[in-house]
Amino acid sequence: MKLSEAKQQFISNWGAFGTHWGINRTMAQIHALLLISPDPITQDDMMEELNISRGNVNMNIRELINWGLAERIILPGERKEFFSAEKDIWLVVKRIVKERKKRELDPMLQLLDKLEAVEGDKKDKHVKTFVETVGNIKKLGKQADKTLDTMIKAEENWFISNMLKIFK
Amino acid sequence: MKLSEAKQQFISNWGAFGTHWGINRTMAQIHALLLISPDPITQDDMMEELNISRGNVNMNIRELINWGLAERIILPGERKEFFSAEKDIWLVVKRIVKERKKRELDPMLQLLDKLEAVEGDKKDKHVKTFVETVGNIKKLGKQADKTLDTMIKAEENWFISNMLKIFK
DNA sequence: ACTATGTTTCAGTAAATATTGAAAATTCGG
DNA sequence: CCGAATTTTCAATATTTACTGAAACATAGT
Repeated sequence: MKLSEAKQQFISNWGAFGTHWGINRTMAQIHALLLISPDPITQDDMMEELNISRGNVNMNIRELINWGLAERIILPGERKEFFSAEKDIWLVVKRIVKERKKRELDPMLQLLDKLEAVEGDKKDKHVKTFVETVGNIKKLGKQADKTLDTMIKAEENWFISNMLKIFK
Repeated sequence: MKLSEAKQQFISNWGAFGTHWGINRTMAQIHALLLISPDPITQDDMMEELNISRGNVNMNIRELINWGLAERIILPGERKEFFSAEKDIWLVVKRIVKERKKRELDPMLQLLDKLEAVEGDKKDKHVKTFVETVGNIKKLGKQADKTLDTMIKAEENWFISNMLKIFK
């Protein structure tokens, strides 16, 4: 396979992959493009490679920066801005996990805390099932929360060697 | 908080949560409703509780069954079909992980294998960066794959005690 | 402080996704 | 095997989400 074709496939699949993970297609495609670009590139480069508008590039690159997955680079003597992505995949994963935990898991756990305190007769099976369900989800959620927290702080080697230890 | 209000909040938030995870809002809401229902319920119950159409209920309940998260229950002497959800949250998580791994991670790893074999001079920095990036993603992906496989087979107690061991 | 170059914003539009509702299909009891 | 009850399908529609393009804004060089 030629590089140009491989690039196309990588970008397009990374985009589709992203959509399953709450990241929009274009944002994921820009990210893919940055990942495989040896040097920083401009917004115009992205427009051309991905056939998308200037506004679209601009909005999505901003979002990538918010997520900590890309950075703006000013090259001396260059008028245009350049962009590059974090290439260390482990770091990328950690940043995504951190961001999504903050946006999704943490608020959910807060809500569950509130809901568990529902008033009513615990003998009533509707109340009982509700409280049990919420409690069980919370228990697992809390565990996931701790696990992710530690993972976010972890070194890659540390992570892999520990996982191998358990999951032989 | 009253049970009715708590139910509403749980359902609505579980729905919003689902949308971040590639599950559509209604499917997640039906799932939430089933989770907190002590006894199996009918499609009509769902239509009423969630204010959605018969067709919508039907399509989404089918999808839940595909995912292994709900089951159809025939009660003797009842004309209508009833439905209930798996209440063991750990099992629910494992089923979701299994399904998404099959749908997303496995195909991605297959693709990366193909892409890593791109032809071209490895001295060319474009080729070099591409191969390295793909290789790094593959490496982490393979590790995740193994980890998830083991998790899918794991007992909850086994999982939690192991996690606690590592992530004190 | 003017102008050319580059960036950002956002209202309007397009595309993708989810939902409805009614017709068709299926199932069950008699 | 008939008819009522129930479930399923799917074309039409509504809703949500993403994208465009042009105008407004910013910046740097002279």
